[in-house]
Amino acid sequence: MIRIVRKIPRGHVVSYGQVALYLGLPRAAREVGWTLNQLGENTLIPWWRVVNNEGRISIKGSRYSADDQRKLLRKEGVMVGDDLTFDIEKYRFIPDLKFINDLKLDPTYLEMISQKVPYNQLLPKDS
DNA sequence: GTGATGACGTCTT
DNA sequence: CAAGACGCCATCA
Repeated sequence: MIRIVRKIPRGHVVSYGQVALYLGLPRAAREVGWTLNQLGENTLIPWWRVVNNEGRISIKGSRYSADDQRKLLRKEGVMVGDDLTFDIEKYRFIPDLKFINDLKLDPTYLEMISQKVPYNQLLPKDS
């Protein structure tokens, strides 16, 4: 789980559900959030690049505020509006083949989730 | 062991 | 389109 979040390139975001998908647990979005909450001050993990699936910053009960997260995202070029929302499809991290292969997931499952979140053969744009 | 809770998502009204 | 139900799974009381 941590492994996945750490691979999100600068300037890109993923949804909680998306991370859950890559974990092989399609509906375990809550678990992702819970785990991130336990990270605490471990800044090695780019937790701020994880948002909900509607392009809205959703952060409750954490030591960090939604404002902190917005600040971090903006610093990376993600234009988050005052209402804490933004166009997630514009910034969504689309994994490459290597990323997908490293997940070692069942091919049938991959087929299934690729319809939801496609993956590129090219490396994701990392600026 | 049982029930409640949470940085969520999806499907159904 | 909005609101609610249900699913998820790791903790915790």
